[in-house]
Amino acid sequence: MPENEKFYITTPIYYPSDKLHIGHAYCTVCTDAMARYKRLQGCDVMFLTGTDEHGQKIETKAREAGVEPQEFVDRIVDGPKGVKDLWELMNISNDRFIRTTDPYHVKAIQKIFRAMYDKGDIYKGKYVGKYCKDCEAFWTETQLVDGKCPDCGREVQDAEEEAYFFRLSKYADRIRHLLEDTDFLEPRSRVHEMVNNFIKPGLEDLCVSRTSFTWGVPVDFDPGHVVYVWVDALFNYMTALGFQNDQYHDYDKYWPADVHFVGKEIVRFHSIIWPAFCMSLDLPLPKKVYGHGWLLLDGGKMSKSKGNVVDPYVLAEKFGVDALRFFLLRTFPFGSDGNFSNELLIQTINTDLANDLGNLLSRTTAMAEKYFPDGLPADQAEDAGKDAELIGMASSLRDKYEAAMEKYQFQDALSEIFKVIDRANKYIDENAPWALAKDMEANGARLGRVLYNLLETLRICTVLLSPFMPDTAEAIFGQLGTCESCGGCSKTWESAKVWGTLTSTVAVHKGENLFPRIDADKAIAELEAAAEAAKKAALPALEIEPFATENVDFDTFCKSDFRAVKVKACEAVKKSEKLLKFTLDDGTGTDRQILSGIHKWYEPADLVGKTLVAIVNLPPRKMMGLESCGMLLSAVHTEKGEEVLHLIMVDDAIPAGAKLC
RNA sequence: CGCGGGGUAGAGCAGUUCGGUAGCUCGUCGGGCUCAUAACCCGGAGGUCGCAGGUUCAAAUCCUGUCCCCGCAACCA
Repeated sequence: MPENEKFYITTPIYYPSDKLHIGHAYCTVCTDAMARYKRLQGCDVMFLTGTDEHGQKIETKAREAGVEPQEFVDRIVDGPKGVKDLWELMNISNDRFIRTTDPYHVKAIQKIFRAMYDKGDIYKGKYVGKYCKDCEAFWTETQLVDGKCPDCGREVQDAEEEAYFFRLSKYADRIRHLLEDTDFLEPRSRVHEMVNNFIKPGLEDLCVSRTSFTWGVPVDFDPGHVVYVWVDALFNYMTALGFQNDQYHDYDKYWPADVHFVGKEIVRFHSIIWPAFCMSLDLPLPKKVYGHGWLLLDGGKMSKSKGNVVDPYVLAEKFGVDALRFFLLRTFPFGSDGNFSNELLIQTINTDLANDLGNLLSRTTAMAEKYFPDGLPADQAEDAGKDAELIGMASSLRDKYEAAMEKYQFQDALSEIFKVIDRANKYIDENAPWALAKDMEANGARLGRVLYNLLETLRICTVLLSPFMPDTAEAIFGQLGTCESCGGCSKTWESAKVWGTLTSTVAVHKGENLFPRIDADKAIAELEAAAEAAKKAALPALEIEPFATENVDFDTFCKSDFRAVKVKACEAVKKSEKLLKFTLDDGTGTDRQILSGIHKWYEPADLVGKTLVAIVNLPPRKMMGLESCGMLLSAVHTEKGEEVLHLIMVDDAIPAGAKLC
């Protein structure tokens, strides 16, 4: 029995550069379910979540928003519909919430950084990379896009800056052993990924400070340097307990963490860098890191740029928090990726919650109340032949559930519960209580027993469901009449294994339907409309390219030869989505061919006869094997996030070949 | 040969660790019941488990090759 054992569990600290989405909610809900399960078992649980608030991206975003970085993160974390609001809405039972901008954390990080420096594991060196003048940003080779700045697309130059490095290489052997020979990192598939990608090629020392931005924890013995994300963020798991600070005093009690739940993209930091840091300070390592999968949308990643981010607020408000929590935990195997869809969400709610659980509760309580308004009779008649299977399944449920939960297989744990719920629905059919009720004198005792068995089955299932759907579980207990006199004795972990805990003469209170069926077509249409509206609202109505900051000299400008041209023929280029092939009269008497990638906006037939503007002295260029001699001019802007293009069309009175100047 | 994941009934998924009747949800067809949220219960149809080889008495599962999809490759859970 794990009673009175401590259990320390964490989510990652999320990066509040944008609103959180369903993926963050997924991770946090899983952690919450695990924490509640451990509390149910009687463990002394510490459940930590928080936000990682430093770094260049937030500094930049704040500048764009025209506010100080602290104000920017305050808004996203503390503000309306922010991170804390979201967790409250999702009924997250975290014991503590850490922000890396909390003063106690900042001071602790400075001490930790210095301790590692004093030990010789952090040393000063040179960080070589690429620098973008315009963005004032350092990039590594690998971050570049086509050799250019990933933010602005401009050229970058070689540069180096002074930086502190952590001797990660020193711990390579110990880390490899930890990963390969223990079950520190799960699921196992992630181990291969880490070892093959990072350990085998050789661990390089890690850059742990920056001078290129200022929004971070200052290195107190070297002004100008700020601690880079690794040390700042990872140590949150310790500082939140009071490590190197006086804000809290629980480090000895809760460290080491029993498990860190993390997304697969940050497995590397938690399974290689984090244990190395702990080793450096001779501190106990966390017991386990679990890298869960991602929620995919249409088979692909959710991302802001794709505009396919799912908002947990919308779903929770529409379907209920517990239904959403249930869906996330029931549907996706923790550890691998899963495909999110509104259809699947609604189907899961309807099948499991409305048809199976909700309806079982509804028919059971309806009959109990109707046939025995004052409570079940004390005299009940068992029928071992008919009751054994249901009672057996319900009695052995807790052990199966526990086995799955201990492996973080929430999906399997819930699946076991629903096998019992299914069996109970079948049990009603087999015993036909409504038929028994026709002759109460002869069958009243048997009817009482049948209903008791159903209520007791529901009670056990509800105890085990409570970590997943805390509010709903209470509502069900209320309807079942559980613990009206005992003060909670049949809601406990212990009672989930003991058949017959519910008072035999219990009186039920049929209530509202907990999970009404959802009209799928209607709900999906509404969701899509809402998503579309939200997307539109978030986009700027109209955007134009930033103006050039550099002047062009007059001579250079004059070299460009712009002419009015008339479209003699126009056709789409075969096998090309974008290209149109123009045959133009440029006044020379010889046809000019120009290719232009504007099919998205124009049909060829609509352009014949129009008078356009082209620059004619660009060097010819081949596109899709055809030669293009010049370029047609267009006006471009962005409207509601979509690029819009208009060809420059001029008065047809202008003759072909007329020069523009 | 960069690394990893995936390809199983019309759709979405489990099963692959430790080979031995291919399972679940939705949909579909038929039947039952009427306590209940048009729900519940029973039964049927529908799968060469990506493709090709190999090991084996036996392969979705192990081995080899091959095709296709997706993700990652210094920080988006």
